[in-house]
Amino acid sequence: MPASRPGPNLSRIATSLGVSVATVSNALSGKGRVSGQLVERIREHAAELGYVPSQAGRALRTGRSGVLGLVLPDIANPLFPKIAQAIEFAASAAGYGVLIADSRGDVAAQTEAINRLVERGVDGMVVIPRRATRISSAACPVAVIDTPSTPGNTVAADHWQGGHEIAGHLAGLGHRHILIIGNNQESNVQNDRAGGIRSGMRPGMHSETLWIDRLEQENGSGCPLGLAEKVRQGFTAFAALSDLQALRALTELQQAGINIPTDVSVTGFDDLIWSPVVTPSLTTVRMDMDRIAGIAVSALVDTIRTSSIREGVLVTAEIERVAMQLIVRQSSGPANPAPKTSEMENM
Amino acid sequence: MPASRPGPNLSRIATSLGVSVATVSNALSGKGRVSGQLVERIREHAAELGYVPSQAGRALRTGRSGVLGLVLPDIANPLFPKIAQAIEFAASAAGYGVLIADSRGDVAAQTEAINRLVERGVDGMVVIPRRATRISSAACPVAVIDTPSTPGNTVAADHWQGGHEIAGHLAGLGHRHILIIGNNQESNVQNDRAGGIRSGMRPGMHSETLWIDRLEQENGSGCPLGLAEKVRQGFTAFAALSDLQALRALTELQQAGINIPTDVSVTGFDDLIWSPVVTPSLTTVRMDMDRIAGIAVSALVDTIRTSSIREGVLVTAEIERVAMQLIVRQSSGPANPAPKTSEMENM
DNA sequence: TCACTCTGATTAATCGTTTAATCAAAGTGA
DNA sequence: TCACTTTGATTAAACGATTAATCAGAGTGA
Repeated sequence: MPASRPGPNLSRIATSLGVSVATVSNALSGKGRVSGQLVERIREHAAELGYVPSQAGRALRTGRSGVLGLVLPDIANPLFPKIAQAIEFAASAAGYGVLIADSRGDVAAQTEAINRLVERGVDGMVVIPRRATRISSAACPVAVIDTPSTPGNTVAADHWQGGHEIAGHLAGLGHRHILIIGNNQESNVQNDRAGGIRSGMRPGMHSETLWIDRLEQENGSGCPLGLAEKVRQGFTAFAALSDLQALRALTELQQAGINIPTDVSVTGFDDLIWSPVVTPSLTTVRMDMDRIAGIAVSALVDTIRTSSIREGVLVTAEIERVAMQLIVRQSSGPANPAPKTSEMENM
Repeated sequence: MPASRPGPNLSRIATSLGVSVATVSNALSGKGRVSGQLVERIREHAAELGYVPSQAGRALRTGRSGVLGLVLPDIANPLFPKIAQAIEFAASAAGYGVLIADSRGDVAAQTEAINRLVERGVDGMVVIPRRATRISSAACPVAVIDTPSTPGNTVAADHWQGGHEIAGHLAGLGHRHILIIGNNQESNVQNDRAGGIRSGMRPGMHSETLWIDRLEQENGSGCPLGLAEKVRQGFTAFAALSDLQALRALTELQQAGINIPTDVSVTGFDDLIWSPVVTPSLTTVRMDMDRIAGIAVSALVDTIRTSSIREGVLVTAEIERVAMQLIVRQSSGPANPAPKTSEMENM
């Protein structure tokens, strides 16, 4: 006994109006040849009955599920809420649902998550890849959101340019010695951000990069970063490659009695939820996730519509990099003209 | 021209083995009467061909989509990654996919998001309601994760008990004047947490509650909370109702030159991603999201399996509250015996 | 009047799976 | 041997939507 859905279906509407199901289908989809008058009557009656097309029936017939997959291999990423929200919004506007798949960390699990989505019959998927993993083409179109320098990337924030903005901002405030604080050297995103910062530095400026995960491998997770020492060495600006690391730097410096922004400046990336409300509020650079998601989803949907067969394609979009926007808040200020010591003056 | 899926289907397996599709279906599902020998042969051949059942076909026939909806009316919630991860994991283990729906904030959008999910044919859904909204029963079973005191709640962390733990911890450290910092007085969760803290205080202790959104309505979003003044008034412990507010308090106090934990203590709720890495690391209380999600999903799935009709039921679970766990870190310490002033000594 | 096109509808097949109903053959007990 | 159950398989009918193919009738031009 097939469980009958509660709502009306095409044939109920059809018999109720004395026409055939095909006509009803055509009228509602606007595809076949139906007189305007009848279209009107059918539409009205369908609305009256609260007709909702069965996704299952449609999917079975058309081979399209109307669902996109969203793969977030690093779901603990604090950017996740924004990403998921933006993707869901864009997909929903295009008439698609969003099925999520998380692969807790490792790469094998990422592949497995992708397979789960394919088995559920998604028409395409958006993947935010973990670090430098390659997407072995799945059995459906795939849009990748990573960073423009990654091969196969569909669309992403211009992390490099974001770094450039940060560097320009700090240079303009008179900072000469910048400590870049990143988490993971394998990350394409973080590398681009760091590269952008370095490329934006003016002559006479100097930078050094601190990778946290390397430090933690030696000293244990959550270890101090030794930033007070860096201040003594003459660094006046700490440019973190994510707001999470910026926050870590900010609190460590504050705890050491170093005032921000009068003694040193701290900047981040991403404009995460806490950035506006910490004291001092965080100068950072924001990506236009709505725009990125919009581009990714519409490129994906276009590909789905045109590629008649269900094949594994890497989707490309016309715009593949979206500018990041500098948000100046209180954590950055003029470089302190009298650094506590000046070990670097001769560099 | 119906787009034929790439993979093999039941009938391909059937003809290839010279049996009927029904037999193949029975063999794979273990339902009908098929000889053990044939079952073995069919299973082998199916695996060999890489057979993946069509969700669409199955959904159409059974009326079940094998998909659960996840409604997060407040998707910007920093807890979201953990929740989504846990729900997806539990659902996936039970053979279900997870379709997300976000309703950016307002309540009408929440209803709309729920409808979207129903239209997509979800078999049931998990709702983390926004504040005090009631779930007008949808056309499918609904599990609610909020707080045990909310009517209709399926399962949730025992926020009250979590507050109790915090209060006990602070009392043990000798704190007598506690400032509770919450965001929104309408939130059932925050109210329970605050109630738990108050109920856990020992005789002679005193608390006051600061609601941030009320303060921000007057002074603008992101305004200072005036915590230095509170320290002067004699408060030695700041118990935030979420790590986000704890972080806000922590940085504001640090910026004012108040040392944590030697001068005052700060505690939070939720153990969010930054809590272990800020300086000082945050004492907080953690909810067992995996357990909660597991209970919610299995209760939901049970209800789906038993309720033959697609009806709107509020799911109940045997265990409806899951204990929270106190995580003691560096942001809490013994009460400073010599508060800067002592306006409260006569309270 | 005939051949032809155009319009507005219907018929019927199909997507892939599940499952109730049926059936043939074999086994069982009297 | 006959009636009856059990076993192991098949048949066929759904589920709900889409769409190619068909068809009746009206209009049209020669």
